[in-house]
Amino acid sequence: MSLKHAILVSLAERPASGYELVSRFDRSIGYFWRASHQQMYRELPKLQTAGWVSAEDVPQSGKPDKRVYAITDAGRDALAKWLRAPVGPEPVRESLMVKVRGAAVLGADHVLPEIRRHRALHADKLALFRQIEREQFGDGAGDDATGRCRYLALRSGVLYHESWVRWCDEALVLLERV
Amino acid sequence: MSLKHAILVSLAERPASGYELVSRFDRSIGYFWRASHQQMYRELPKLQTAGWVSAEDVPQSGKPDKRVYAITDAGRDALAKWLRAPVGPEPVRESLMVKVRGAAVLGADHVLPEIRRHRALHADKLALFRQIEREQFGDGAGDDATGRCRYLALRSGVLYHESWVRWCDEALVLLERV
DNA sequence: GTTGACTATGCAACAAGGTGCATATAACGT
DNA sequence: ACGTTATATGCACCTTGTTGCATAGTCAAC
Repeated sequence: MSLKHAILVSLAERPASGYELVSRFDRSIGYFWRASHQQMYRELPKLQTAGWVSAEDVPQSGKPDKRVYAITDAGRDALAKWLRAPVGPEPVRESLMVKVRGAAVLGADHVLPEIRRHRALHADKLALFRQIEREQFGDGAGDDATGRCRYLALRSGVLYHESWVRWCDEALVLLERV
Repeated sequence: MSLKHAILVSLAERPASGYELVSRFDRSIGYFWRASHQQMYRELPKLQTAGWVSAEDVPQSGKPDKRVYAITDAGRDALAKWLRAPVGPEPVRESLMVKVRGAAVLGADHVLPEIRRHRALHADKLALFRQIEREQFGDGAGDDATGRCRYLALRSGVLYHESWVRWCDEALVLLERV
């Protein structure tokens, strides 16, 4: 599983406490891999036991103390190994498509509202991503590795939501008049 | 969860034994929802307890006997209710993107082979789907609900793999010369 | 001084999914 | 007789993910 590896990637970028990792997973990296704080706090001790991360208690003033984790050399090795390991594409799992198939039996009107809802959700995300693309990458992907990877992440989001919006449009045309 | 509902959809199309359901999940409907035979045989008694399916033992000659499940009226009601229930898009979970982000730290050369591998996999699937599209839907989606839903399923596959192939191409251009 | 928001960390129970193992009937080829 | 393949059904264990609950420090506002 790759929650472990997603955490390693984030810690390789910069050491962090569990709380901070959760907030990162709520934003940037969370677009590709979700994690609740309960999962996070369960996983970090396991990574420490495996020797992939080290932990240090850091007293704070004005806030509760925190435990900061950092990736170890062994962790970096494990991460590099995982990067090269062949992992199949994530198995597709689309409940909306199951619903469409159900609609073939029970009647298309059951799912039309759902398709419209999904179209709206994807269109919103798409607009947001395109705006970020214009604002931050209007003049290209940039030269440094980090910038390019951020750009590619954004592009994957754009392409993903684009194809969903298009599919919803095709589906609505085909199913609205049956 | 929607394994239950995916099974209901399949049984609404036609009654089947666990074994037959597994083979359906290995082909058509399995493109949207995967299920192992262990999952299937665990789930079917639960559906029966819930009153959503009925079971009948059918003796066979030339093969082991089988237990055939059929959807009940209560099951059809539950399915119709689920079709209308708002369900969010599946949360994105892309280990390849996590790898790309890792590559920003550890070096792009670690993931280039992976991206090429994924491109090949998606391109193969895409070619297959496009061929089916030409052969079976060359003259349009058809008039009946079932045909249109099959066409839409196919279209989602085409759009999905198309956008992946495109992303891989963009990624290779950006990452190959760093 | 109490309430709410933010920071910070965790446990327990349960649901879902994956892996490995186990069993049995029956046809077919060799 | 013997192994192979297809049909047919299941258990046990483990990992992963979700949900609900619990605790505690600090600050600002009221």
